[in-house]
Amino acid sequence: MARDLLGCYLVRRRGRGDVGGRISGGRIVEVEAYGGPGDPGSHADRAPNGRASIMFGEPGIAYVYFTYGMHHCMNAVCDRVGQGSAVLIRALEPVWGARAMRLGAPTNLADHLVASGPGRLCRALRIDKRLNGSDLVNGTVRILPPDTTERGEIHDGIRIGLTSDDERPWRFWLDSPSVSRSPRPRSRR
DNA sequence: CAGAAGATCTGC
DNA sequence: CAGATCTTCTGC
Repeated sequence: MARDLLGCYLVRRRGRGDVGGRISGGRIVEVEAYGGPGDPGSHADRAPNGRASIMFGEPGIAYVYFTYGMHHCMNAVCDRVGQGSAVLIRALEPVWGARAMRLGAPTNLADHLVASGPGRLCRALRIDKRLNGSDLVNGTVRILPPDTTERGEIHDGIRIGLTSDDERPWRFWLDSPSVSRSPRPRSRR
């Protein structure tokens, strides 16, 4: 499912809504898969309570959480009810609304990096906890299918930023300048 | 109920 | 490399 999301589009409808409304967003070029119980890196590793309960619910729903006191991250719930699995959307290649997505970003940040990384992506699309539980098929923020089956090569590697040592290669990305940076050297602790 | 850690990003 | 900054979870 994570692989299938590469090449799809993530867009936000803005302005007054319906016809003629503007959108911002872009092409999904980097994702990470998170499993249910048994995946130590996942919020859903524990019982289906608390914030991660969304992950155990209906697929196609957004799981948005706040972290490090600074950033939001957005996932798409991707498995059947009860499984507790989601895909973190980590980076977009900007396609629509470049100016809108720049608002609030550092002025010296290159255009192709405004949605590069899960925190930047949420800032660019103004995604916060109000969108937690929202519908990614018909909601304000939604995922659209790719316009071609040709996505190019899909790369994979270990997930970024986890504090648990976990080697499963569940980070996936396409060749794009908007893919977020390589993993930091694991800090010695 | 207090304390710590966290699926991050930025600027020094 | 440390600081920002707050929600969630854990342990007592």
